[in-house]
Amino acid sequence: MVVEDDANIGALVRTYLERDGYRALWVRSGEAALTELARHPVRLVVLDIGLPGIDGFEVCKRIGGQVPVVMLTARDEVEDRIVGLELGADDYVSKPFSPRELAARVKAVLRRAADRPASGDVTTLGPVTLARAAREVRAGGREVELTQREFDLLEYLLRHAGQVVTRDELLEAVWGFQSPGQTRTVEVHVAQLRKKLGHPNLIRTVRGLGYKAAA
Amino acid sequence: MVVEDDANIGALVRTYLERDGYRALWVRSGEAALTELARHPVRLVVLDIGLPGIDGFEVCKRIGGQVPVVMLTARDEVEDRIVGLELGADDYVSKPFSPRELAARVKAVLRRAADRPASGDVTTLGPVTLARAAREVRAGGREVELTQREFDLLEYLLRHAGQVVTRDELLEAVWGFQSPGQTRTVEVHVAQLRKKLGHPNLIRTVRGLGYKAAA
DNA sequence: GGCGATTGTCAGGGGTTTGTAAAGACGCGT
DNA sequence: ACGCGTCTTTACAAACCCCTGACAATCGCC
Repeated sequence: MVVEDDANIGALVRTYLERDGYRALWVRSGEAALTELARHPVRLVVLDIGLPGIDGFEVCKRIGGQVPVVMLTARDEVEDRIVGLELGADDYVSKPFSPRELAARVKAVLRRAADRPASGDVTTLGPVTLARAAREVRAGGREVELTQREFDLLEYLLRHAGQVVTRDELLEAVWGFQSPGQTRTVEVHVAQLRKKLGHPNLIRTVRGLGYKAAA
Repeated sequence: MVVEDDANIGALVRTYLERDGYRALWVRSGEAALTELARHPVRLVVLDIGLPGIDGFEVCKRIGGQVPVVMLTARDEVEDRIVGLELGADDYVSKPFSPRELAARVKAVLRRAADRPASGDVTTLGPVTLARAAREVRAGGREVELTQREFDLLEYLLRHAGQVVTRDELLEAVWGFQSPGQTRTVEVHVAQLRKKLGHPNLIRTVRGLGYKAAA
């Protein structure tokens, strides 16, 4: 994925990456990057720092090391580089840059990434990342402690991200209930999740139906 | 051990190594490096060349291949690299570098070093090191005496570090039980391990499921 | 704006899960 | 058979989570 607001540079980078046999998805804003990341399996992000709205640093932070990042910046300042690397970037290219150098670095980072232990079954939606095997959840980069019910509930919601999920469906899937008994349990747990994740908008209530997870 | 006079870089490197589960000792001069090497058991040295006083080359020479060395230099000169490798360095990273690349190289060098005759297969997680062949465990530098069950249990947990391991899984893998019988054996042994290792947080309990080893 | 239905919020009791200490069971070598 | 160390069981205490039920807030609709 290439995140770059300048059309010339974006197209150039995409062209060169595709010439090397990669499939490149080009988005023009940080918001779009986060949305598409949740939607598509992305192996690497080429990330411009100077973006309108959510800037590259913020995007990098939200990615939280889940996907390798190659930073791209107009300035050749050490400060930027250090901040970027601290936020989890894997490599760094200063504008003006040679597209071939960029392609080479992308290749190198992907090769290195292949050595890393496979990051098991991980689901990401917006700022939230859920790792099943480790039973860990991070929101906006920081780890969040969830109880069993909370975790199962979040997993179900993320698995059906973008779709409306009814209370009865949740009761059956997460709680194992058969009868759609009258209980406020679901609401209580959803509220708890919203509070712990710190992004209340992530789980939206669809009045009269249930809930929907969306970035 | 990280030998680096620049505070920013030193802290950065240490942070990334610790994130990978290593314990990092950071010293700022060649003299300190040699002193500390004699005092602590060090598995690997990340060594800056440009040091005041005794420089990196000299330190490398004094180490004499006893401990693996990853060189770190501001310059990207072939000359330095050759000299460094001739002096016994195992790998080489040029500044500016990605800390994650450095961490990856450290890991690779340690893996290679593990293949060398002297050391058996060793697993490390945070402050704890487990040597299978020798059946030895050290925590925070000092050796810990474990019984058979305790050792097997710890080995299984470390082998699955970062993942949640259920009680039944442990009963089957470590005890050879088939039936998920009602027994508090696992808890008792986990408690014993926690006490002996002295780092209660290393084995975390995941309520309703089991345990997870994490640094 | 007002009304009814739906959803959010809060705090506490109850029940389950886990920690811990101590005693019993077992195996092993002498 | 005895002593010793290890493993397992038992019993109890502590921690924790989950649900409940009442009440407040909000929404949709008229």
